[in-house]
Amino acid sequence: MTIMPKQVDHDFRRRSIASAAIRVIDAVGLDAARLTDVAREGEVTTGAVTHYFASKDAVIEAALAEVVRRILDGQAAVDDNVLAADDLIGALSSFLPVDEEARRDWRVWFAFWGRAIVNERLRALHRDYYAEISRRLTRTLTILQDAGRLPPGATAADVADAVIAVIDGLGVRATFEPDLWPPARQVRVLHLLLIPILSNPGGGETAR
Amino acid sequence: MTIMPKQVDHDFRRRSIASAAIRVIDAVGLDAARLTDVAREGEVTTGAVTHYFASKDAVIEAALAEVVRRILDGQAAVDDNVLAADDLIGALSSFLPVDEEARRDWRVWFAFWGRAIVNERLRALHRDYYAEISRRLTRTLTILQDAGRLPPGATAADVADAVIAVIDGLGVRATFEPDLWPPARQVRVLHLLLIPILSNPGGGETAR
DNA sequence: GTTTTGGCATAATGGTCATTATGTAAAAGC
DNA sequence: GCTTTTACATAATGACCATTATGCCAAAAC
Repeated sequence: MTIMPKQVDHDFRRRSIASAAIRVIDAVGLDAARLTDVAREGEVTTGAVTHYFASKDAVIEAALAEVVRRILDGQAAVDDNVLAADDLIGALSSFLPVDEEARRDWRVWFAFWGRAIVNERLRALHRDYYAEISRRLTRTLTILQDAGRLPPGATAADVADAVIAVIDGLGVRATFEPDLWPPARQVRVLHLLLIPILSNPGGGETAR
Repeated sequence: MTIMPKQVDHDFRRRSIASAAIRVIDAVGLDAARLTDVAREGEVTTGAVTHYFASKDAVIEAALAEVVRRILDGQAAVDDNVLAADDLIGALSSFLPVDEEARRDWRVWFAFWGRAIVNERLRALHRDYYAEISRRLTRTLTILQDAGRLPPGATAADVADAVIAVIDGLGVRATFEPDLWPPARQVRVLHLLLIPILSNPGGGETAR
């Protein structure tokens, strides 16, 4: 930390620009997002953007990393309360796109999928993200499994990935068709799918 | 059909170019796909492309329409065999990205999601597609419901959309992480999630 | 076989950005 | 207070590509 001139929180500025990029991406789409838009949204100039990022791809990559970071932070908060409240499905429902803010996160998340297909670095980020969220959920479910509350014959990992798949699948529909998927319906279908695999022999009803 | 010069199957050429666009989109991504690439892939020139489509957006839209058409054709074939074979889940597994060809369809399908967020016409196509597939599946499930084989208290529409969500969710993971999701695992998790809601009181095990 | 017209190839144009280059202010060190 | 170095702003460059323009060719009609 022995830098000489003009102290600036380098990391903070990068994050700030990445956040601006997220807002722009949500507004106009990933490929229509221009660096000048990002700069304006972040209340800086393109000079600042290029100063902090080597290329446009780097900006996009940072934006995805920021999105992932936020989602994982959210999950961490949820995880902490899951076992205590004994309401796993209720906690999981907080990931669904039930309000405009959550829908925005989902939209941006989707925007990256198309790129991740052809961009190796984004694909790696995507992979790492799912690996991490799957790992965490598997750990939580292992505790349930030890209590005999998972379907016999299913591994905790399979159940965790099944849960993730359900949330992703519902997230897609609800994000694109919010009027067909009011929060109540999202939660209803979530319960329909998850009650059978998350509240088996041993324990009582997990929710409702 | 009283056209004078040079008879050409207009519709066939459009589809041919749309198919070329699909291949290009899979190879390089939606936004990196150039019209010259599409032309080369379709073994025509850009002149032909612009002759058949008013703009690049029109080409992309036609490509999405072609993808949707293919998927729906696939579903129609499946639907016909579902009730006869009494193996709904087995039939549904044919939608999963279990081989490279299916993964390609899924990849291209994902590529459009990012655009559908900000492009009204693509969003409408996306919506219509899901409406149609949901409608068909609901119809099939209504028959099962009448036979008392759906969970009591669940509507056929909810079960249908739950099934679609599961397939979408598994599709995402398996497409991006094929090595973590060999076909056997996809099918296993599909059964884990669907057996409880598709083979309830009345009938026997639906698959396995 | 001549004319007509759509089907398309080829080439030209122009707009849109990402990137690069250059300049400036301001803070830190001495 | 002078120098140095970073942090940016502003302006210039240039590549890339969709779109447009032009023209040719081939088949149909007569």
